[in-house]
Amino acid sequence: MTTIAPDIETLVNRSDYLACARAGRQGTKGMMVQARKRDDDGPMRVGFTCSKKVGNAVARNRAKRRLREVARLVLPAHGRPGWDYVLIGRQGATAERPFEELQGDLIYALKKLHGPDA
RNA sequence: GCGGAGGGCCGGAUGGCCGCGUGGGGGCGACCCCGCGAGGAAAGUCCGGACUCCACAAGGCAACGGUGCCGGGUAACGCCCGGGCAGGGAAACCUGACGGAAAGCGCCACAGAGAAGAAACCGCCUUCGUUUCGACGGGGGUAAGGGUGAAACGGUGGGGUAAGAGCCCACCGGGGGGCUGGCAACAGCGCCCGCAUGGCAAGCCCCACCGGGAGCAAUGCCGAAUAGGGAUCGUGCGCCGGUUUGAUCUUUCGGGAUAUCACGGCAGGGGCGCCUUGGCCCGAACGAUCCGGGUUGGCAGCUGGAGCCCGCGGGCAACUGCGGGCGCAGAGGAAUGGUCAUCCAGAGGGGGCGACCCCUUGGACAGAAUCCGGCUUACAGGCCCUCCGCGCGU
RNA sequence: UGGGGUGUAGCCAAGUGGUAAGGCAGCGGUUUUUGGUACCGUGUAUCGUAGGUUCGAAUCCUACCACCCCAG
Repeated sequence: MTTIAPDIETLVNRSDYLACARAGRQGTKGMMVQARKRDDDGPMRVGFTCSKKVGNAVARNRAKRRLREVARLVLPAHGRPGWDYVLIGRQGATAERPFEELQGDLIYALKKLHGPDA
């Protein structure tokens, strides 16, 4: 699997994705973010996904690559260990939105998901 | 120059910074350095193979599926090349499931008289009878005309006839057989036959040829855990030899025995529809059905292949022989991304007589998943070659 | 990645060469004070798309499109 950054693992199992979907989500213009706080002291984990609605294989892979790049730049500073994050691509926007705004989207979503105690 | 036809190719480029996958090297290590890193369709999964498993091979029969003018190319093909025939186009050229309908069966709705060894509805001709002299009815002849239909049993013209008819003649069409050319499909040229014998085979079918099934999520190895499975049914535990230094038993030591084992042979059982032959497995097992438990790891398969490029030779060509050179993605929920700059095409706007300059915008279809050969489908824009027609100039 | 299947009216669907059944839903009536029920009538189909075979195609053939299912 592709390495995002040191100390960040990638989600592989379907069950982990489903658990995140149940826990909490925050939508933005560029992406949908789901996050879950696990009850252990493991590392930060992150996963990427796109539905077929996004487009053909080229469009889906492109969306996932941009999300991966955003995660690489943002998560080490704004993410927290012991949490799982799932970034979901959106039709059109994930591929077309200016990159800096995409980063802003993720920072905003993380702030919302971590809660007011942060 | 304009319009058209065919074929081939490209499919943004370069560099910086931050990242990703992989191979190699260095370092105790954090890490560092170097190399490589999507396509012409990687796509659809429509054909053909390689490879692996079902243990396998050969032949025949049957079934099922596919292909379908001829010849060649190829590992193979439903692909490609060349040729023939038919259709289209003024031409270059394009298109074609293009074997068989007197082997057989089936179907041809509606309309129509009649739809496949024909058929008199209206007509036409002739004859008999009746007659109100308009015609009506019966018998016979007739497929030229009308009408129906997608299709009506050769066509046109002339002769002929009571009216007609290949009844006769000319031309066209058709069938049969011959000669010549060609490997062949087929073509050309005489001869004979007046010639009833539709259409559909992408209906069944016949003929020729080809084909066993499943698929890299195939398959093999290592490791962990658990189970070291259970139930029911079916078949079946057979025969002969077993040499006497194979084993065992027995003995009067000459030998004897086969209940038993090894071994050998024959039967039996097992697998793909069947059969034959070879061959394999089983023999306390095999097969079938059902129930239950487990599977998230690692490695191999995994990229060097019917490979690509160049030269010479053979061939009209597809393609191929020889020689030389190259090393060209290998992930495993899946690597090629982000950003900036300059240039290259494209679009829009402004300035200038113009070459050109400035600003903005913006990059087709699409992402390897075991690997090859094809087909099909998608594709912004651009480049090159050959050919046809028209126009102009010389 | 590989294998298999299905597309007919708004929905469920029958139809295997000759002008596409049926039911639900809809619409308009009758009955009812009204609604429901019941009864009568009625509309709606590029048969997934494009070619081809045939006189004629939902049906036969070819290519394409969409959707669904199964394999570790």
